[in-house]
Amino acid sequence: MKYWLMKTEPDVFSIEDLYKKPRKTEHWDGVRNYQARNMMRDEMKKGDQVFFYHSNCKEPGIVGIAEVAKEGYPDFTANDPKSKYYDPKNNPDKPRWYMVDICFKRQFQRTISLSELKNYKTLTDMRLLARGNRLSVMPVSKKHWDFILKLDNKGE
DNA sequence: GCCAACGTTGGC
DNA sequence: GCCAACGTTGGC
Repeated sequence: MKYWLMKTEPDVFSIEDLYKKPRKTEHWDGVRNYQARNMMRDEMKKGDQVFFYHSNCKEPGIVGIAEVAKEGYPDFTANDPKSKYYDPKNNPDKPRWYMVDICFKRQFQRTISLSELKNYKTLTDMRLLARGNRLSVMPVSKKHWDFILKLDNKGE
């Protein structure tokens, strides 16, 4: 089993929104970056665990855990001219963009903020903290995953 | 709202 | 294939 981190802007789609979905599950549409696409299409497997990260907001940070509920399949919003994720260059017969389904597992007691994460030596090599990082889907090592889980349990 | 960092596009 | 211009991300 692998571990991941997925970013989302809470104004657009928050962890509360995921919780409210039928079966607490939603498809992760709108990723238009090839690196992130490749991970969703090729590497994310059912049952993989996902840190749910809120970005571009008052307190950016990890807010909870979700699970991969469905493995990579074509992102249909790329074919929909009405969607803001519409990609006119996408050929529906040869889909360019992929997504996975994500299922809510739990919300943390608190937001484990980006600024807090930066304080821990264990996490200095975390992808999320790399300079200029802009990937919206990224792998998380087991070491980092376990460390961050303990932060939540401590509830600092 | 600013701006650094980065990805993509397109001319050559 | 290079690289300048442009658009987007995302922290602050």
